[in-house]
Amino acid sequence: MSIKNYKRQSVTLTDVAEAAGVSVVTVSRALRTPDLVSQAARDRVDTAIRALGYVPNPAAQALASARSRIIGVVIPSVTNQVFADLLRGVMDAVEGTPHAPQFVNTRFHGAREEDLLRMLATQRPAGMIVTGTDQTAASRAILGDMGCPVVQVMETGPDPVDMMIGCDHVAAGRAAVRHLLDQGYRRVGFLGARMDPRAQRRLAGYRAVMEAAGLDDPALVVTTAEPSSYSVGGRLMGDLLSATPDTDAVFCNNDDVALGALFECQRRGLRIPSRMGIVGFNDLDISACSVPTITSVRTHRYDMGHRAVEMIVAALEDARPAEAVIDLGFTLMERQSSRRLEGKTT
Amino acid sequence: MSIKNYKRQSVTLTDVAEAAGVSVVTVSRALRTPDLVSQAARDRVDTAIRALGYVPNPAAQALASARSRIIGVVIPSVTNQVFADLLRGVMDAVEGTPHAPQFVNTRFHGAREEDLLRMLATQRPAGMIVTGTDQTAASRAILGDMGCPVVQVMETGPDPVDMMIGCDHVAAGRAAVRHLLDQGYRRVGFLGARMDPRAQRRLAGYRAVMEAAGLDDPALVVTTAEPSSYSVGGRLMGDLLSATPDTDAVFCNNDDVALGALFECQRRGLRIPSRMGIVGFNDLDISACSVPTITSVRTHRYDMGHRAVEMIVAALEDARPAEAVIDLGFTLMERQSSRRLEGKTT
DNA sequence: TTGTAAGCGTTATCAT
DNA sequence: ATGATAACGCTTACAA
Repeated sequence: MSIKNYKRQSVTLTDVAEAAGVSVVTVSRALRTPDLVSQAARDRVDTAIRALGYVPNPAAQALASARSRIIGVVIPSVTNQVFADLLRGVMDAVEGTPHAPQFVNTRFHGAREEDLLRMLATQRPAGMIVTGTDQTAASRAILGDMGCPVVQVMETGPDPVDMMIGCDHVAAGRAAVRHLLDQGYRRVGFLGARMDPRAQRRLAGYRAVMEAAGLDDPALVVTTAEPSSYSVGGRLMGDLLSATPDTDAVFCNNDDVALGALFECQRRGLRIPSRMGIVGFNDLDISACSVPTITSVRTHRYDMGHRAVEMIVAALEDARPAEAVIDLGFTLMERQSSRRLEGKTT
Repeated sequence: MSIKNYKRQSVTLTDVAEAAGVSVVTVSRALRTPDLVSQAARDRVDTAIRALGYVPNPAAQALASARSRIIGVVIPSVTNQVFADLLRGVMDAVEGTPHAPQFVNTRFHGAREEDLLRMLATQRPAGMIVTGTDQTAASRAILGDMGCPVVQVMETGPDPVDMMIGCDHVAAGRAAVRHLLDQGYRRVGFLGARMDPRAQRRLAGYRAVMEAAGLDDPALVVTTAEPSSYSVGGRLMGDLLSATPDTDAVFCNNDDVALGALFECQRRGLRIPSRMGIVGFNDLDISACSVPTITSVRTHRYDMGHRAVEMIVAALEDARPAEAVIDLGFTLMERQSSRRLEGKTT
């Protein structure tokens, strides 16, 4: 089998037109704007298409129309479960549409994001989904020039490029920390890995509440730029306990870090939640199953991906959502790891 | 901004040709077969390309050459960490190549796989990566007709469509169970969710070893068709303990199930590994961090994705790997959850 | 409602 | 080594 010379398309519009006894334009129209074609013609075209097994050639469509059916999806990481959920939402949502997602990975690197956007721009995508709200000016410009619907996902904020769907990470951080204070914890630490813009905002929420309560103390905050993982979570917990032994609870950047911190506490024989309260973020499956279960902030990543696609499809049909910015909110899932007032322990 | 009429390409081959004072063909050749172009012409073309900021139009390339730069990647699930690792390998590997992966999700459904393959075929992909070795005859036929390199990933087996990279799941199952027997466990159960073809083969490995040891007992095997998850793992463990209370160890389908089983044992106060030994499969990060750490079988999913792309790229350059089938092997990672002989417990 | 004709930007064929 | 020319399969004016 030679790879260079592949047989060309077997059945083309022309073949269908011939079989249906109409011109190619009519076939094309029957496919994309059936309203402009008579019922009779439409039927004959449909019959011919089915009989011949015609399938459109996407490259030809893209070339002629200067529009592909690709939806570009720009995420900072593929390692992370959080982005996996987003991708799943996107993949499920494109089903039944003519669109296909194309995923690219910035690795949290702004310049790389610009390059990837430029690359995607050459494909004239039908729509774009990008993570977060902190694009560089250049990236925003490229997105604006793409001439397609753009949805920023994962968080909400002012000044959308086009549309936006996510949640308020500052508010989520505040809610998590307030919960810990409500449970009677006072020396509440913050454990953070990666510290991307959304993590920074959750930290800001933490700080706001701690300051308002007069409980803030820089020695309670331990972060690292490393990617988050269970092992990093354990190490951060250890570091915090060394630096600030009287810490009585932690709000963790995400559930990976929280679970790692939990394991570290178990290794050290610190009882949870009596000696140490733990709250995570994202509400991964595991947080509801671990022993003890972990309090976390549930976000709606799958829905963000799913609805972002829907927003793009709607916009392409001139039916943009009423609101350009959609806040999907979050839910604090109170579980054993922070429920001190009821006195449960491991 | 109108979405329907988007500006056409600003800089085309023709523009470059004009600027360089050569014909379009020469520019095209300078780009794809530089050896056939004089040094002088090449330099002028390069200069012009840089000056104008020319970027090729993928749709035009695909239409004219009947070949896109897409690599189709067919996986059965996106929920699973295992496939996330594969995707990561693929995404990293295409970097620096002109290729872009297009991921589709069969949801473990053979007919759906056929449809997706037909859809991908219309794009004339540069290469195909498909999961597993159990394609339907129709799927195999479509793949064979695509006229591009095809790599089956995740497992090895006879009769590749074209190329293959993975590991031997029967052997992996045998190794896991032998380890448990070596550690003195005798009533070794099998916990399995989803039970896709690869899980079936691991179960076959389990059975082979148990039968050879004269220890097989159908009451030790508990499986479900549900997708695997921590909670399902917990339930399966509970079911097995109800049915066969003297079970003293379990080989789990994968690490999700293993961790769920571990949590269930903790809830029931069963000491690990003394009362219950646990071995998982896949060696997810968490298995090295949990308390206790979980023995697992490490596979090389990232590498499979990465190398599958490399195999395709090589094949496209007429440099196929010497072996069509590559076995990446596996490694038993012995950890606390099954190390009974040294007497460690949680 | 339907058709004609002219691209879209590139690669392939065949000369030179 | 280079170029003229014809595809590639489809869409989009514009005309009828």
